[in-house]
Amino acid sequence: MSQLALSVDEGRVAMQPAAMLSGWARPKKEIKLNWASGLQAAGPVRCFREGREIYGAGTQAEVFFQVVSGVIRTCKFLNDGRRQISSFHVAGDLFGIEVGVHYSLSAEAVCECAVIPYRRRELAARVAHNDILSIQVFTYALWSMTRAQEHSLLLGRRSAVEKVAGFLIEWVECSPNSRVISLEMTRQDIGDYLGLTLETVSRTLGHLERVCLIELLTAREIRIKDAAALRSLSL
Amino acid sequence: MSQLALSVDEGRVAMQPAAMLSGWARPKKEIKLNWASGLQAAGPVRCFREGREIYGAGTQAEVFFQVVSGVIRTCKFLNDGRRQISSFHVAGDLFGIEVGVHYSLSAEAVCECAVIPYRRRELAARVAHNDILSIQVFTYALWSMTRAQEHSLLLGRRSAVEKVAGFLIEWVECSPNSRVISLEMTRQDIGDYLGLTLETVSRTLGHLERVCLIELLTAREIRIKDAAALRSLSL
DNA sequence: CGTCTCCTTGATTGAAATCAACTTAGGTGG
DNA sequence: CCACCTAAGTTGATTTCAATCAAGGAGACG
Repeated sequence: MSQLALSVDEGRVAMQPAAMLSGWARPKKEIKLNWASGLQAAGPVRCFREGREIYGAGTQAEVFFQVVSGVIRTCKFLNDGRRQISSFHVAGDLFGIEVGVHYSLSAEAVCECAVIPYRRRELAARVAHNDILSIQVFTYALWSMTRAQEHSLLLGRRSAVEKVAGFLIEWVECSPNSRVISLEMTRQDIGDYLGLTLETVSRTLGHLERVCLIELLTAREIRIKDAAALRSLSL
Repeated sequence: MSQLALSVDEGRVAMQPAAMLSGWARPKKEIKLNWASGLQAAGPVRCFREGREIYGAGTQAEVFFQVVSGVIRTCKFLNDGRRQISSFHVAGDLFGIEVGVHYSLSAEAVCECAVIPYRRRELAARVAHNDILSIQVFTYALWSMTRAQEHSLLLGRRSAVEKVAGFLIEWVECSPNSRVISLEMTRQDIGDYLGLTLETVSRTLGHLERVCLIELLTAREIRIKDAAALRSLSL
């Protein structure tokens, strides 16, 4: 599992700090796995079964994590049970880095997954010591912020079709195969991410299939038939 | 205008970097003004009239800004004119810090306002030099990320009443007077921030007034009559 | 005093939520 | 291996909340 990190191009991490902050190094799939490199893991890789909680919102945020494999969702609940998924995290992503003492979101395993824990205090010390790591994590924080803003645009001003198209495009981009994407999450998860009900997600996927933009191989396997059209829907 | 910064308790900025990252120093109004302290301004304070664009999405992001006075909105447009306001920025807030080469949002003056420009390259250099500044800006980025996530929850899973109540509570918190808040923005702005139409915002405010939670002194001056009830609506 | 922008209010429409079956796919154990 | 069970997904009918369309009203400013 942790060999995964070794397959990544190590060269990339050598880029100049100033260059990264100046924007020449927008985080990409290839460098994601290096974001916590050089940091001492706070323990062995931890594995979680589908549906298990990794941490709960409001608990002490003493460690943060990097995904090795699988998919994690970070989400929040309203007291009547409504849920909003803030983001899905895949191999290489960091999650659980907080500004406050407590986690502001809960994290749960969407499917079988493995994560590496890191101590927040160690990160704090390293950031105070001017090394490449601080730039990487800072870049990551800014990148997450940009993503959160884009997600707001999606949630606030788009129709169901546009939301679902946007979701698919997002997954095409982090999928090894650009023709067929396999979703690890349920319709409910997708709905809670997009601010829709599971029925609407299902209907909308059906609609996109009928107009020949996608093909549902199985419920969780989707073939992208017209990426350009999807992209223009998602704007 | 820039005297504003002097009224802030300078002691706060002396806190230990590690302490901030560990979450004991969640950014508050009182320390906001120090976030860019120690950085050399890239020029004189710039003033903008109501409605003026400070920068446009997609242009080169060579400087970022700190608000001295007034209110700024950062927003994005869809090609059919729909707009999503990502956030409003008030005195002390930083905006325009980007991970990419270009601004991902546009920034516009909601009302007459003054901002200080800073060079992004200087920030990059300073972050690479381990000083207090990097911790402050890093903390700011994480804080913005948390806010963006909370905004997503608002946009995705709440009714019109809950959205408007949440908006009011947000402004009570950054208002000098906790009983009466004065809004600098139009109903359209509020709608674009909450993912509602201006008519719905107006109707919802009318509704909140009818149930005695608020009182509309003028269209832009709102007296909060029952903050607790509003807060419980906004959850 | 007229004009413009912002705000409010009303009537109607429409997209997505809700409620409700029904189907499919996986997993378990007889 | 098949029957059963359950969770996930699809599809249909109906309702609801907010959008849209439309008309007036209030304030600011020359």
